[in-house]
Amino acid sequence: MRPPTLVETIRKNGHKLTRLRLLLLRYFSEHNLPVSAAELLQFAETKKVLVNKTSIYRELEFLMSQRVIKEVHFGDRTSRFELYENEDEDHHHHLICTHCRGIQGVGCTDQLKRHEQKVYQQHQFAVTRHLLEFFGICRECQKKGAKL
Amino acid sequence: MRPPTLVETIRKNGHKLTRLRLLLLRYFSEHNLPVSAAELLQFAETKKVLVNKTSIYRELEFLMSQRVIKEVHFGDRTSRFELYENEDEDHHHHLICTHCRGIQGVGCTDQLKRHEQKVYQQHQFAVTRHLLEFFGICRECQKKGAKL
DNA sequence: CTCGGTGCAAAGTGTTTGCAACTAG
DNA sequence: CTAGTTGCAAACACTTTGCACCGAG
Repeated sequence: MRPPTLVETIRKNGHKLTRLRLLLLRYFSEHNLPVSAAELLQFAETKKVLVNKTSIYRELEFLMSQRVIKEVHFGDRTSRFELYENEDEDHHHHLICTHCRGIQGVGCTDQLKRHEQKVYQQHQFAVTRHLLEFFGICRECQKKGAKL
Repeated sequence: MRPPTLVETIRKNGHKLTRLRLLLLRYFSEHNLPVSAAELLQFAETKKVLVNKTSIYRELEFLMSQRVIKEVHFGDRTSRFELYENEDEDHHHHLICTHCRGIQGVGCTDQLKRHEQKVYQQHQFAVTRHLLEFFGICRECQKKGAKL
């Protein structure tokens, strides 16, 4: 009972496998970290695949509709996208280095889930989703002497 | 030893008190919740104060430089601003109702601070700042039968 | 052949900049 | 008077839309 591959997921729903779609699927299966549309456009260039930015945006929207990827925001008014994982099983956040702009994932803590329950008890506010990202200096940049 | 008023803070640094500045100071002292530039523009209109959006943006930037307000992000590529409070003493997050768009503040938990320490221990990533916002349905909307 | 996918140009949204005119102190 | 403020138009960055053409199945 292995889970269906990305390609199977697309095929199953009667969609075509075009060069752009294959390129993005390839990108996302190789890099499991948030990318922006601009970065994908660059990636396409390096792979000598001609694409219009409009198509990138449309493809990202499509992959989101198929639950292949999801959108994440780091508060800089640029949308980023990464592989979608079952919300409950692999919900995670990011460590964003403000020095080298590198990004790494970190799991969601039980503490945060407990906090959401407290929010409900105290405010009767039913949390459906949260946005949590950490900014700071990564290990490598600290070694290189980056200041806080 | 009461803290200086907003007006005193501005005056002290040799800046002028213009109608726009007074309008925004008034807005922020009356509403301690995040506002967008567009909402402030609307507010100015209702108060019959003529202003250009450019001035709003510039004034917001000015108030940030004076540490009167700070910027917050809710992941919708719009910047919002709210009164600045000493980071350590009154750091808080928001409960954003996805139904009525209402916003309320909630304090930052010790749990989150502990989590940041754990991040450092596990990844040697030095967190300087975090972004945490909760989305869901507020008490009122739940009473009115809004579905999750 | 057909419908889903694509390119291009243009529009849209939120924000920033350059510059001349204005005004609080 | 004069540095700090403002308005206006235009530029910007990122994203979306309309429409005609294209190509995977």
